Amino acid sequence: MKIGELSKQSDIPIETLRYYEKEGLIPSPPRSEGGYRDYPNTTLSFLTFIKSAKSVGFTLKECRDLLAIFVSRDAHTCSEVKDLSEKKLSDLDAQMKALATMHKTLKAISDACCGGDEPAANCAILNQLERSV
Amino acid sequence: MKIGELSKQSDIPIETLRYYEKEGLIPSPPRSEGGYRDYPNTTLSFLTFIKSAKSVGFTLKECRDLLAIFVSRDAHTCSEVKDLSEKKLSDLDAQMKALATMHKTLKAISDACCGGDEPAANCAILNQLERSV
DNA sequence: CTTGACTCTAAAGCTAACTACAGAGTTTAT
DNA sequence: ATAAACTCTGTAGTTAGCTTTAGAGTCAAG
Repeated sequence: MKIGELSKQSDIPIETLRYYEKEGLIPSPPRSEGGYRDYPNTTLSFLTFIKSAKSVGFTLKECRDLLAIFVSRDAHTCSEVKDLSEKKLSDLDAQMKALATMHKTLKAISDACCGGDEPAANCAILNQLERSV
Repeated sequence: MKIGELSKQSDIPIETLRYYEKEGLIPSPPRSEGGYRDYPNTTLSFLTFIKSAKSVGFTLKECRDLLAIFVSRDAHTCSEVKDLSEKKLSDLDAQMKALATMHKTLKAISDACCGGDEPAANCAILNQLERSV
């Protein structure tokens, strides 16, 4: 399968596919006479894997690590995989907490502002930001 | 006040202060004979303002816009300020929702894995990522 | 045979928010 | 007077994950 076809089937831009190869996420495929990449079908699975992993918050580097485990599953353990999962779950949790704190703080500040058409000379939001929040 | 002193009082690195100036967040201060920046006290308030705004999720560009309103408060309205606030609140909300979705999905996948020392040949996490999640 | 579609590589550009560096000049302390 | 500390400018590097560009080569259809 040539790169254009793989791009269509995976719904990933051609440039991104070459980038993934350069970054070691997908293996370098064999080349045709003319030097064109000729992908095996397995690459499509790898791309699905990457998209899934990305969609639950793994970075590309983490995808690469997970994929490395995936391709030699027998040499790795469930606990290894689950550890990575749980680490990511706690990352996500921390990010959510940080956002929730920001939201709560900003909501309190925002609620104190009338939001009307009067000049912002005494705007509660500006007043609050001027102090430390 | 020279830049080193401002840096200490604001707890912002010197390089960052020069960067903020270049980005138009803080006004260019007058210079001394020798060409050193000589900051007025108001700059410290601006920096507090920026730190507050950053801490509730505003980007530097947004901080710059807010600060522009702040310095000419009389020419702006509360509704302008509140609109920016509420826009940011909904941004934060969207980000939290996205993270929550990722977390929920990953949690479900992760929980299906035994996490034991057996080989990952049939690891539920890997199996699930291989399909679309 | 030639036109158009496809692919190749290497390098640079993009966003965000800094951070680091080189080389020169200024100020302060002893 | 001189060494140490401070500041200056301009440029480049950092992270993440791509995207764009330039210029050249390959392939398929009419």
